[in-house]
Amino acid sequence: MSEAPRPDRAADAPGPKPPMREALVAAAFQLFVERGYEQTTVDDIVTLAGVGRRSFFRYFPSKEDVVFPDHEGCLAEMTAFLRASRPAHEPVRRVCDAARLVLRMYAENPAFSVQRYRLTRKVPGLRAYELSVVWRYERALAEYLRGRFAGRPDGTLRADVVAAAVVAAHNNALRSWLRSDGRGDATAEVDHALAHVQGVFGPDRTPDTPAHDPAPTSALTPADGVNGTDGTNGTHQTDDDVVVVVSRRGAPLWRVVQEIETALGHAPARTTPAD
Amino acid sequence: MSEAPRPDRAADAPGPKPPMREALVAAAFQLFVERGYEQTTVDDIVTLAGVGRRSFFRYFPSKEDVVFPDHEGCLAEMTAFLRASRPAHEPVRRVCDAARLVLRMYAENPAFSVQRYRLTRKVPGLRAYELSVVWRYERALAEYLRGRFAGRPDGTLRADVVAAAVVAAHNNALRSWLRSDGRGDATAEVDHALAHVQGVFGPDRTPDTPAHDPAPTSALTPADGVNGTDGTNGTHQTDDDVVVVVSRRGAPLWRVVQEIETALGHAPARTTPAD
DNA sequence: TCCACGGGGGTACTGGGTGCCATGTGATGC
DNA sequence: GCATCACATGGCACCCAGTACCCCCGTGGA
Repeated sequence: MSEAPRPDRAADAPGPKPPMREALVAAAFQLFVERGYEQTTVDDIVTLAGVGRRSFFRYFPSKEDVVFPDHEGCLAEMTAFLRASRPAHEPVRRVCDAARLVLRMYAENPAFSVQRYRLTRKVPGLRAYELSVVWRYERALAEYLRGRFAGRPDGTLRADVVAAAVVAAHNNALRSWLRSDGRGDATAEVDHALAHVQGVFGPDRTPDTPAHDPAPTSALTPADGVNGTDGTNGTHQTDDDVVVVVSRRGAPLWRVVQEIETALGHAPARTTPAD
Repeated sequence: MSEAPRPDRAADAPGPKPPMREALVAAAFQLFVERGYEQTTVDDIVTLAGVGRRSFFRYFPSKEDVVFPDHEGCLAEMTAFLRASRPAHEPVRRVCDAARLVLRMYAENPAFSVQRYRLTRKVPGLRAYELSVVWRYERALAEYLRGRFAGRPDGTLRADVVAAAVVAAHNNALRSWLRSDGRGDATAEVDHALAHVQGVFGPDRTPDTPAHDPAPTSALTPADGVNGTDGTNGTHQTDDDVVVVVSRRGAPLWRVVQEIETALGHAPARTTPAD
């Protein structure tokens, strides 16, 4: 009951997917859209699928899990992706790329994703379950960032905040795409949203790394490069940015410069060349 | 089951708290710490409290709710606080102050909060429930910010991201305090974390203030207006701010004005005079 | 005295989730 | 060819959270 996502999945990500699992998902969704989630019992599902009730709970630890049959695998994919990171990767960019893995999963099956979105919006229990799933993604990102920010003064704080911001931006774009019933360019929307976050938090934007790192699958670097242009940061632009920095009159100049650099997504010119 | 927080609370925030409610909470926590949450049935609780089983569900819509007996009231407090906002309030600062309401609730009863924290860390079901509670706080903040950022190009995106960042920072500090068993200065920790977020997203204010910045007491309302001033936004300043504007060469003027207004915490002067 | 009303209690039911065991089946070993 | 084992499945029986329905009882007003 309500145990949220169990970590004890075995038949999720890898291995040959048994047809039983698919049959259960198909039967479940058919009934869910027909008569609603709460109005459908597990017995209904297994009856329609023609299997025993006990088998359902062998493939899904709870009724809610049948609605998110692919998240466990995606989470594993994300953790693997993050674990495979190298120090050369710019951290904020890296977690943005990790978030794109989730988008890819959704975009692989738009019709299914839209159906599920409608369900999770209506059913509070499913919404809560989805929150716990999202939370695990966020924790994965935060853990990675904590490692990368270790040693910094507010390392864990910044890690948590950046992870939350990335997830929020991703979900904002994702939900916008889902609300459009899968029409529209999900990748573009998410890229835009993540670029926003990178613009806020991405301090460096390592000029030496090539525009495309090898791993990250989807598009990611459309208008995201930004380039320092002529050295003066005043003429920076991504697209249509307008950056405003407000500082106290007595503030030290280096703070103003730092603010501008941060706002522009440049590497701090002075402070820590470390990261 | 697992329906997450129900909105249908009646005996939560206002009114004279019946002793029954307290008795149930006390009995529940006693058993929870003794033998664990999942090992305690509702029948155990009502037996210890000496009341009928049916009464439990009259006071708490679910077993999980007894662990968070005060959140519903706090959420109502937060929404009221946000609804009482005036346009003069700088939005980011306002949501930070709203978040401090949650901290205050925790800090009012450190021993209880620490006990609950230990529970929620161990029991996945409670963790999931807490996530849904936090989500409602975050939605409240985001909704407010969406209103304030309405009309901006990426208004909802920025609203969602800021809300998520504020919540993440608040929780980072709160959990740190809870892990210390309630020793330490919760207010200072949260102030520091929120100042970090304000430094990133807020118009003014430096990210990591070393000691304590003047404003952010948990009291909020007193010195909270900050700079409503006179309505003219051009020459606005709180005593001695200096404004730096970085803009793309071809940027439309309305965007620049909008950015400045937002940065200074003003309502958009052009679009809706309503706000 | 009667009735209305509201807080509390009891009982039975639904439905998610688990433990345990039986059964069928294919692969392996003697 | 038979025993064995592993494994997948089905079939109960059970626990417990949550709900619907009805009862009891005290109070207070007509």
